[in-house]
Amino acid sequence: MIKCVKCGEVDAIAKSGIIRGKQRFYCKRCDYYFTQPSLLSPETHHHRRHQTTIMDIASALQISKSTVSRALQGHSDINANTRKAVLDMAHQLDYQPNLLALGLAKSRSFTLGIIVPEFINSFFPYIIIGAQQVANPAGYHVIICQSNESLDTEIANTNVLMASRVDGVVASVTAETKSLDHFHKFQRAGIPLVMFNRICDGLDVSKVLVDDYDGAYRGVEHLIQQGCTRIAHLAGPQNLQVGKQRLQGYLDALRKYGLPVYDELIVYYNLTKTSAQAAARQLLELPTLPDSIFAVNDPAAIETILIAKSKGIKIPSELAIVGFSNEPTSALIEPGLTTLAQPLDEIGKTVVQLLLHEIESEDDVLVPRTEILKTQLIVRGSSLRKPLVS
Amino acid sequence: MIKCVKCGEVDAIAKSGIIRGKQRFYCKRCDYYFTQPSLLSPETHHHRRHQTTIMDIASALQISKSTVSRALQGHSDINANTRKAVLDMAHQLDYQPNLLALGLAKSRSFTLGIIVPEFINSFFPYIIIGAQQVANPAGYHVIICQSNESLDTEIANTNVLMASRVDGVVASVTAETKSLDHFHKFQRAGIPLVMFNRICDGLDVSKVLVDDYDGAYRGVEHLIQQGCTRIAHLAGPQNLQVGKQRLQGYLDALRKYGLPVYDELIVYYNLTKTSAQAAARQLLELPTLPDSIFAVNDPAAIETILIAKSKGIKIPSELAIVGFSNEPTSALIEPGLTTLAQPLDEIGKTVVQLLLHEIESEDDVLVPRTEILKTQLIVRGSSLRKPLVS
DNA sequence: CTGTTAGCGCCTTCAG
DNA sequence: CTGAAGGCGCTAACAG
Repeated sequence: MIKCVKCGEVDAIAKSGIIRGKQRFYCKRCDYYFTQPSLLSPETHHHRRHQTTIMDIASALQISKSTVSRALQGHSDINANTRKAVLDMAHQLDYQPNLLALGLAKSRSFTLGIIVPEFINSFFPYIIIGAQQVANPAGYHVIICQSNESLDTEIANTNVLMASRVDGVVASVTAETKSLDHFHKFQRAGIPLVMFNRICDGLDVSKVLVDDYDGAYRGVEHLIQQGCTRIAHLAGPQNLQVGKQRLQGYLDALRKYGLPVYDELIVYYNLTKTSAQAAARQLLELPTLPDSIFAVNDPAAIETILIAKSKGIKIPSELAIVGFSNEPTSALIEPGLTTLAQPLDEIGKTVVQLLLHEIESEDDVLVPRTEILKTQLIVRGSSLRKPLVS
Repeated sequence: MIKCVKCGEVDAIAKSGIIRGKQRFYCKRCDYYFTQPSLLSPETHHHRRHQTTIMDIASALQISKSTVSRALQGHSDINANTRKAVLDMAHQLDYQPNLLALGLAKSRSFTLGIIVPEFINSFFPYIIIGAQQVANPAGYHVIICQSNESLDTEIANTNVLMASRVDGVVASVTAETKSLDHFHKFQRAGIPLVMFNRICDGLDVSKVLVDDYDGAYRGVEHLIQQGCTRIAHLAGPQNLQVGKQRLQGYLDALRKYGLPVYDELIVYYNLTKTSAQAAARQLLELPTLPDSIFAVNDPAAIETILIAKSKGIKIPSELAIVGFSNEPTSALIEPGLTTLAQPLDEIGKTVVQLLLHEIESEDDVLVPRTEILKTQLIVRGSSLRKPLVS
């Protein structure tokens, strides 16, 4: 017994077609169409939304859904008129393919996952933009996951990407990440993975890096050329390659130029702002101040500048500073921060290119590749004690 | 019968381990390793990956997949032992539910879409973080789409979200966006939509905004209290509510305090950096300079500061400046930028709360709600001509 | 060139 | 408490 949803009428009800596999009714008394509320679980019809499917197009055109499917895919074996009719109808009905169904049927989601540790600084956003510029034209969407510098969130993100059945993943880890167990599952499932920028040891995958060692070396060399001799290093976490490589570049530059290495001039921080401030303070409260600081990245260098200024230390005459990454802020602060620019756009593009290569490769055995990109020294006021030698 | 992929040999084939869940073979004749091409669709074996399914768990345990499904969902009608066995096996096999299949079956993706115009400035990232803090605990994932300030990309993003069958969308539009036709499809499909920050007219949806009018008014009032009388406005696009509201707040503050409104002191920009520079230059090259500028946002204010400094104009004595949004950079630049802070985290949380409310509402007719959050005036050096009255 | 059929992984009835 | 069966929307053989 069907009751009108609106007026409660029972007798004047007529059937009126089927929508989404559900019988539709018409109440003659109050002129109202309705579908029978689900008998099975009346309380779960959250939203009665409907997005058009190939079935809608098919029945509108009185053809089979296979034909619609083929027309939509630009299959060659199809009548030009049929195709046109299908495309027109699709447009008219605002058709958008259901990616969930598509992915399920093809066992490919055409989605890439991007895991970054944070996106408050513009470093990773620029990389993501580059990544999208390669992924989108190739027909892939992108799910962006940011881990908030938390290992737990990073692990959760890997699970989300697994569950979303992404076709590939590019990732840069948090400062906390020491083990890469949670990334192994991509490999076990045969999902290609490319790491970039922040990596740690123990994963045999393709990588896109900048030459951190070389950049650090040149940054420190620049300080030496400016006459600095007591050069400190505000170093990054040593579980990350970046941290290690930049420290090594610093050390080698000192050695190369015959400068002593003082342990108290090397302090570490964990990539958080407060930690940067603590580390900077530690350096600037030494009995004998360094005459310059090479910071592992710009945010740390900027905190150092702020603290130095608050202590009345003159930059660059009393303290020269070099950072790493060329954040937009680094050009704004006074004095401008000398730093090593990274080709962010290119990192993003390269990392997705490598990934797509692996995804679309027919080979069973993929040899991981590593791309190393160059950095560029950008000299600004924070380190400029003498005119630049050109 | 296995045939060598390379030479067609049938007899001299040996098994050689399993790669990615697929048997690998070795042809002794031509010394060639290969995996057996998929029998069903030889040309489509893009990747032979396999992620474990409930079926895998079921057959490992010799039970039906329905039981596995129920156990995994924490259904009550299930034997405690069975459940434990299932959960253990799921863990052991690294099971992750297939979100594509789940979404297809339930007609809900448990995914929210976020559309932002850009994420280079930290404004939107902070909002996104707030949004995730509400979405994730509620069991929703988030797809972040950034439109790169391009209308075309924005339209593409709406299509992606439609195709991904997101359960709801929160969006902030680009500076180019004048019509909201591409957002109507969400409404047609019954997908809840909440707009925030950058909105334009013509869409009857829930909104989360800050009190732009009030903020602008107070910013200008502050300048007046500092003794400024010839106050310029570097205004935003007038297709956006923010642009209009902040302009109105500026105008009303002037009127309230009996100051004249000069047309040449109001210039517009389109939210790009170059446009900000052009607008700032226009103001700073007037025959009679303004004594202060209220900029529609911090990036514009910062460009103005840079150009003023390059022209040798003293800030704040010759030119006082007030921005809007409190970007992190605004605290770093010299002098510090006076600005109106927005509660970014709260915006993000509120916008998702409204959205979830609509998604989970049982009502057919939802009355759009508008939440207006307050801004906070942060006074820094760029506007401080007199000691603050406390 | 087109329709039919089976299946992707999961949930959800309906019967035991 | 558990299994069988059907369907979510789409693709891809397989027949005509």
